[in-house]
Amino acid sequence: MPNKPSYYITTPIYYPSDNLHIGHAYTTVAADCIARYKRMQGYRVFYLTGTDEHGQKIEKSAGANKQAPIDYVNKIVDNIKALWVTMHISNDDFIRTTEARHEEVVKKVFNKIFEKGDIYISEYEGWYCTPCETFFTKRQLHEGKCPDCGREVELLKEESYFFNMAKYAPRLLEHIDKNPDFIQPESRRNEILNFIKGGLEDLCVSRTTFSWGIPVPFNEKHVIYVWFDALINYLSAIGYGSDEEKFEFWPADVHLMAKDIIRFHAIIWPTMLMALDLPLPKKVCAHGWIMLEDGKMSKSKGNVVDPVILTNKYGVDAVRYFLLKELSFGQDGNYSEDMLVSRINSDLANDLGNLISRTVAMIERYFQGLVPSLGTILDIDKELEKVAGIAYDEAALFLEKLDFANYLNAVQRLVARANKYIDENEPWRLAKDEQENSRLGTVLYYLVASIKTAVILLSPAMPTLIERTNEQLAVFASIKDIKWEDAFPWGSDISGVKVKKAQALFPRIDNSAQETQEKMDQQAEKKEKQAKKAEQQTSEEENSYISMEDFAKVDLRVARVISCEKMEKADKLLILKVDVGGEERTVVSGIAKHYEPENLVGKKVVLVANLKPAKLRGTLSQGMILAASDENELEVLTIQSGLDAGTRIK
RNA sequence: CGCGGGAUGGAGCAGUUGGUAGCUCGUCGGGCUCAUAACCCGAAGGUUGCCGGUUCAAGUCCGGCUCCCGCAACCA
Repeated sequence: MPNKPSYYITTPIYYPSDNLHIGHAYTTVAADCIARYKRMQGYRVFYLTGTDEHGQKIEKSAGANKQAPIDYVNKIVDNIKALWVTMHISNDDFIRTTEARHEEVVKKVFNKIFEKGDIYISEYEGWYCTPCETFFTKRQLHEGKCPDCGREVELLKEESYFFNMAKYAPRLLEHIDKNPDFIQPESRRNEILNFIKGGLEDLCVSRTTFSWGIPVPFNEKHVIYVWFDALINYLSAIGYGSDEEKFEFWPADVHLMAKDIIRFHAIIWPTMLMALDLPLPKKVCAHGWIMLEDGKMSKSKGNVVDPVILTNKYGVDAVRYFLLKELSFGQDGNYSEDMLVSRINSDLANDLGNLISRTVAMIERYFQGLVPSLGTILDIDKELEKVAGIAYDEAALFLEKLDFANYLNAVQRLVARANKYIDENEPWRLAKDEQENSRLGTVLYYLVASIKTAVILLSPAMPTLIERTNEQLAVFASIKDIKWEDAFPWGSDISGVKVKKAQALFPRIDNSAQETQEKMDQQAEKKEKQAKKAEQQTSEEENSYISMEDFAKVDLRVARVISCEKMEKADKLLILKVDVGGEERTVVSGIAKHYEPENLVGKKVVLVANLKPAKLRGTLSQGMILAASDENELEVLTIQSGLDAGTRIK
């Protein structure tokens, strides 16, 4: 076996505090497309993804669910793995930072850098909020108070380990300077350069305020900082320090990610590698975000797009195609279901799907379902072949640059040219003339050849396309191990291949049908959610009840709004003064988006009177006003009758 | 002056080292009938957010301004 060149590509390891959304799917699909392409090119590919499972956030979420962190995380990781299966992600490994193989390497790395002297123990100085058990930097504070609870903070010193990152800054700068492709796209590169030039500080790489993490090997009081832990996955997955043969994949060819975590990958990670005396990854590439019509996707907005639902509805190939085609890779891009539908209809249904459909239909009708043989080749045929060759070259060129939109565009031009070729040759006219039979055969042969090329070139983006095409147009003797160079030049004889018309490859999505479909899906979704909720409730039944005593702890009162004004420099907050039966209270409420201040004055609202006071952007809020809300609407509970302010509610 | 991104025909976007604007969708007109009401041809439509500068020449470089958006902070 000849020594095949290796190719190592990674996605970030995702944080399993919740199920993943379409943005994660985007990164993973993009990396998958490259991985598949490189395999077709004959590379020995290692495609890695996984999960980053430590940290305070996970510990807290798990605690809130009354679960051990590992149990909490296991469930979500299962969902993530299932998602990658439905999206046909071809990862070669899936690493979890809670696995022993990873923990060992992290400890080894920590030790090694420590022994080298680049990790040292010192004192971390910061403002500590005791109730919140959290350190803050001076910048994070709000008017000198805790940004979380508004209480006083104290300047505390805590023993911590630091990584001597600043030491490597000059070397890193030089490396970025000499390797223009190291950080991509260029706008990110400039951002990173500026950031480093602004000065790097040593990085605090251990924590003592929580325990869900990998302990510092020689000091169990400390837990290793999550990012330090997480980044090492790129080494631990390929057997750093244990499997020399596998470790030959290092250095990674590409670390792919969304733009928000570029700093970790372009600054912290390279300096860690320098400390380990390992070569740096060849490329660190950040793509943009997927924006929705109403802004960035977020859980609190309730507008998260679930890739599972989309894939079930439109098919893996279509969804993957859309993601790669519609978004300009380095830039943020928009998403809406309408955009997805129109992309599928125009590119996949009208052009590609229909091209295959009309070709197959003609072969069935004119040649009894067998691809005819070649006759005399005319200039117009050669031109089509030339276009196929261009598509072949350009597709590879753009894929190398991670320019997915232009890659797919290049193939689309071949598909369009083939459709035009049909019109130019008018096979239906040729079919009426015995004499033209050979010519007709040539035209159809060329169409099949073009389709074969297009389908191969598209297969990294659309992993089930070859198989599905082959059901109608059996041009692939085996659908396994198709090579990139099988696409072009046109060599292998395809005449005599059987053809069988079947269901449309990419059915057109008709709007009215789609709407009804959507409604049905939404209903199904709702039912599913309800079922899930019910299930959860039964499983957590014992924990989910509170006693009457517990409820009585909540002191609910009728409160009359005396005055109300918007808080300055805060778009969501209103400051209300309320009368609670003789006592006046100030309450800050996040309802500014839904209520004009003057409309609330005089209203009687429901106040949680014994809630722990908290400072919000500097103003002390003594209580909470009850309101019902979903993503769109919010209504404050009011008392209509003549009941007095201060009346107890129970 | 917290950090960053953007402003290009109706919509969504491209525009490499500066040389009188491209793509997809949509619209309008025509053609064809093999096909998934698809396909093919043609047309209309932009003073490239505003102002100034550099230059023989700027969407592309420089300075200023306006407006959007994301992050951060605030939903007790």
